[in-house]
Amino acid sequence: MKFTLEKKDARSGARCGVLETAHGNIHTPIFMPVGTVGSVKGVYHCHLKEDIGAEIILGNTYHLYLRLGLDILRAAGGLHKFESWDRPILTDSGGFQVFSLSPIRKLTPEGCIFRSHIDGSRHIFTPENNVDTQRIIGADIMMALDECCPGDATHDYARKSLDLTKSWLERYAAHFAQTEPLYGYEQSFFPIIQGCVYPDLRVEAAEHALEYASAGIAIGGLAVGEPTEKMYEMLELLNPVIPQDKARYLMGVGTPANLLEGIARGVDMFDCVMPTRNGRNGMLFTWNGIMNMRNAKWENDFSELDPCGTSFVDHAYSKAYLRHLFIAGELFAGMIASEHNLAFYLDVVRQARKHIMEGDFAQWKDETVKRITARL
RNA sequence: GUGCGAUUAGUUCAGUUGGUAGAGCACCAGAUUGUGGUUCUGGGUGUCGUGGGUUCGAGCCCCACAUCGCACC
Repeated sequence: MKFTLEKKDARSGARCGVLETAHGNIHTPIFMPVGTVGSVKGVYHCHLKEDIGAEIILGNTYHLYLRLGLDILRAAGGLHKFESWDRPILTDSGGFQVFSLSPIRKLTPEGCIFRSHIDGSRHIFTPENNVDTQRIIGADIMMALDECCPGDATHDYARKSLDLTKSWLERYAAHFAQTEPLYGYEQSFFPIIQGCVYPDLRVEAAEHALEYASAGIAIGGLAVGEPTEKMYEMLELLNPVIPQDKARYLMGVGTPANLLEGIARGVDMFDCVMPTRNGRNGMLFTWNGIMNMRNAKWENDFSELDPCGTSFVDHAYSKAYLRHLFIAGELFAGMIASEHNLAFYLDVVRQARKHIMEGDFAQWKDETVKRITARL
């Protein structure tokens, strides 16, 4: 796997690049739709490719391990074949899910002991078995096992948490080097920079993680309760620390405005449940602002969903129709909203790429952030 | 026709010894950041079937009427 920087913006940290994988090239900056359990909820794979323009999607180790199981994944020949997706897949390690979902968890030097949120059964993720599991899934990009430190943690807690993440990373990298891909194509892994909102810890974490980074590196533990300004500060701090030849992945972020601000601070890759989860609950992101489709004001608005939208749903259906579907509790509502939001997110990063290439990204970004954060 | 029961928010219902009304759902808003097809927060939207009566005061007690349900002729 190889990352090539194509262009760097003169007035901001924004960059364009190409990440070459066994399942095709990824043009950065990029947004990666989240497909936790082997599907981007409510969206056909052919729509992801042709209508939305997704170049890579996510899977989740925690959910696939608990819900599907390793035997079936292995028998299926890996996640690509199982879910019929021939472009790249990135899998999260499950460290975040243990932090956000498991009712009981215990972090030990050995690994992370947790109970399933589904049936309460006990499990352990170690760096070693986490590598093995992501090998079985067959992700193009595997994520290191880390502890996602809460945004409001004390320096003392963050210090200890980082030490654990660092030791897990060392073992993860060692085991990765000793194992082979199972399905005949290259897999790569990204280490994760933690350190909460503390500059000294973030820099230390970055320097340590860089020792294990090949094509790319991830920034984790942000957008987990800390103020957005703190997140931007951390990105500004890390931007000069990470070499230009590494792809930078900001995990779990965010709103369309977060994407543009992240790109301006040197981030190349994003993923977030927001376009799909919030979409399923009626929120639409557009170039003209944010709409809550459940609002009564759309009841008699028969104009097309989004005049500026790139998806077919934007022109096939009206605002009043989508509101009706949401109020009626129709599955189709979530499908249309997810399709629209993902198409918009991918359009945002495509437009960002275009403006970086053309050299006017910084100005365009400032104007655009104002526009897309309006409430309609 | 007679007897009994019911009638309170959009809906299903609660409402104490009489002190001008509450809950669930729905509805109206807001939140949601490495997805549990969610979850959380806020908002009561009312001619208490109608008309009289008793009372300082009636959703509640009394009378009549209306409508619905059940039972019996």
